[in-house]
Amino acid sequence: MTKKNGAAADILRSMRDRIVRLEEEKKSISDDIKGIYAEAKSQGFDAKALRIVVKRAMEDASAKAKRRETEEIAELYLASLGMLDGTPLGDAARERLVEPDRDRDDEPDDDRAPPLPPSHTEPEKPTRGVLTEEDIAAAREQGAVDSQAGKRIIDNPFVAGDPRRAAWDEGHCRDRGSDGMEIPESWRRKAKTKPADGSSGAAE
Amino acid sequence: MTKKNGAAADILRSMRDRIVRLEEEKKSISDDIKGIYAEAKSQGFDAKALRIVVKRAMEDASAKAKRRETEEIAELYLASLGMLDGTPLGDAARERLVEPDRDRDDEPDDDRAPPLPPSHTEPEKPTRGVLTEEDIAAAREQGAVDSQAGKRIIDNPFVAGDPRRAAWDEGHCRDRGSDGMEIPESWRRKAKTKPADGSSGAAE
Amino acid sequence: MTKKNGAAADILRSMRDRIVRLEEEKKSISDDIKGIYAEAKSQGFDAKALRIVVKRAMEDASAKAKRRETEEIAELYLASLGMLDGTPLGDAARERLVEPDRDRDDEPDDDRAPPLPPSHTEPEKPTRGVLTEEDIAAAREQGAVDSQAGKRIIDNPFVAGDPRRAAWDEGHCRDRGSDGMEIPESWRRKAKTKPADGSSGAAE
Amino acid sequence: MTKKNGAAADILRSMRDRIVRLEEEKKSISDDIKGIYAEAKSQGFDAKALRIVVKRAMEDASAKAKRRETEEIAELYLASLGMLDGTPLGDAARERLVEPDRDRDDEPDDDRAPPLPPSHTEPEKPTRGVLTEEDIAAAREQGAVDSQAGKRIIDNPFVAGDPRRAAWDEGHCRDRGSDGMEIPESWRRKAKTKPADGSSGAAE
DNA sequence: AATGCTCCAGCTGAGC
DNA sequence: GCTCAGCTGGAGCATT
Repeated sequence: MTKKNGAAADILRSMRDRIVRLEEEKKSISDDIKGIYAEAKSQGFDAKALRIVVKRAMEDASAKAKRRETEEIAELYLASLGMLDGTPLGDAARERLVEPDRDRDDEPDDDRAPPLPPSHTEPEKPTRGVLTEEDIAAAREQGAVDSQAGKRIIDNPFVAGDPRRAAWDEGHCRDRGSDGMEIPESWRRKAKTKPADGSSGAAE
Repeated sequence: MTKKNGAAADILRSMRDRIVRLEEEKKSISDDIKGIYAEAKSQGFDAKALRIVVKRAMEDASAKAKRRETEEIAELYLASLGMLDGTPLGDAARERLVEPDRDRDDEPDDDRAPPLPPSHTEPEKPTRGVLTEEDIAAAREQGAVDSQAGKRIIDNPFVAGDPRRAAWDEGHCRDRGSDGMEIPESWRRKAKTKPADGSSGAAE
Repeated sequence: MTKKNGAAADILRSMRDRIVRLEEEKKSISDDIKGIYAEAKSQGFDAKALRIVVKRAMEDASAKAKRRETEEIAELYLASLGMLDGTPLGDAARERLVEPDRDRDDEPDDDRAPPLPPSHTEPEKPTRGVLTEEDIAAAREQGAVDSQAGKRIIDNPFVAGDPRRAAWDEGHCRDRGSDGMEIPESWRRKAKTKPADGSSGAAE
Repeated sequence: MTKKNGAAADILRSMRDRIVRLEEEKKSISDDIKGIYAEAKSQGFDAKALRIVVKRAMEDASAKAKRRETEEIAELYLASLGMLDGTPLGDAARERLVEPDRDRDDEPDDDRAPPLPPSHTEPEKPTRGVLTEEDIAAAREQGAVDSQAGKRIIDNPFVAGDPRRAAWDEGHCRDRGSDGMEIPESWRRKAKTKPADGSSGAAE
């Protein structure tokens, strides 16, 4: 007798039960995942770092591109505000700053200081451990000076691992950041959704 | 010398500092709020319940109406699935179920049992403590029978506090729930954004 | 040649892949669930209400008890602050307020007005539609007066559906709320985690 | 008359009102912050990147150290799994990998290939644009070979901006990653909360 | 072990 | 129609 009742209630009951069932399966899987993280942790892996790895592994191409772009812009902002604190710009961020300059190369650059010869841009030897705060500050100023001299961000003379590398980056970015002009193109997010022309494949 | 640099960087710095400042103020306020909850707890109040009170106090009229509507529909669903477990329908949910019935009154109800005289609908005395499971089940069946007899949900004969009240509600809702028909109007959300006709003002 | 490398990297890879696999399964299930909600919505059910139903269905006994307790206390708080706005107390909340009174009954209640005979507590007829704001306010005052006269919250003379019912509740709770005393027991969360003695079965 | 009621209710009301007031202030501040982000966006800044900047600016020293450590370890994991996809290791991650090697230098390294002379480690010229996938793969193999030859991660011969730089890192990290040994120290989180002495790492 | 806080992702509602 | 910001809910982490 209790079963003669409404079709709507039966549908509702069916939906409820299906969802509950699926939620339970989901919870079971979540527990499995949690167990793997626990196992990793017990073996000495860093669970939080592993989470980052997993997240990266699950990113599709567009999500990856979007994340990278945000990170690059953030690096530029941090550099221009002197907040890199020791972490030099990543390569991708350097690329961002260089690419617009390429466009500039296509135009007559009469009104700009000609790029200095990269001769003395050879990497300086990493004089590890003996660097003072003054050295760091000097590198920062050097970055600003080099920027005004037309040096590009990729001309950073300090090799990876040298603390002066980040400082030079900071000085360079601080000098850029639009000298009275508009916000630099490199500070902006690229065109919304278009990968532009076919040559973008190389950039990826 | 460091200050001649870009306008963009200066704007950025200003924004960063303004936001940081505001975030700090916000954090300070959050801490104050947290402190009040802690104080309440230490005095014996239930912090979680207090949170509900605060949330209600901050609801505007439309948010309140929306929440109430959702709760009512959820109650109807729960009742029709026999999941009320002891909590009878709220008044608003009863109202929902009664209003469509009014429309029904406008139509000829020849094919339905005439509404039984409400004589024996007088509240039964709450025989507290001596109710057995059989009594509860009987009340549930009674609700279904009364529903078929044309009784309305507001004709629940059991007074508040009587465990049979919820059971009768369940029986009634279980019998309804569209006997082969469509989903009842009372199970649906009212017109999305329109308050419908002017009479809705009274409901508010 | 690429496979001779570290055991640690292999373990890491394995963990990453297992997690990614499980996350994908989880996402698949989440999508299924989402689909059911969408289906429900398209059939006219209220998805948000259905979510509540599902949540209730997945609650275990202790979670349910905890939720109910919080809701009850919140109702009491709302009532005592005059925020019930039309929603009368639920039965469970009434129970909360009555039980402590039972303890009181064990004690001599000389210093309190004796419970008035429930004779005139018979449910008043629900005079629907003709109630004015004055009637509501009168019911509120009546609740306060009845409270002082020793009436219990379950003696609310207004039947479900009567707007005065909530008002009477408010008046009653407003009068209670510890007249200079400590916070009432009914306002507190019951014993933390222990279901205490066997009598808890009744509460369930 | 309404004011004679319970002290508890008054306290509750006071708390409710204080919290509501503070919540409103908080909301006001949140709106201000939101406005700044909107302003930034309208001026061409990337709001999401700005959020990162703000977050960094609000980090205290310990939070910063913790974040950096997690990022470094994640980079090592990514490198060892070949997931760097174009982003070379950051300097800090290189440092992590070098420091343990220093310990190794303290030990007799008879069973290891003697460090090749760094002569041919001079930065290769960034032959931009003409690199093929084969070149990248070759750099990756080179990294593995160099690793076995005793080269350190900081001996990466490719300059910043060279796509082969990341590949070499990957090859190097892939070769490391514990050749049958335990998880390398550099893969682990340093001592939890105590900077303490070096022995604490073993306890974890 | 249980609790509370904080963070993040996923969902919902607007808006172009 | 799709995107995007806001928000709520859940999950992880630290703490007691």
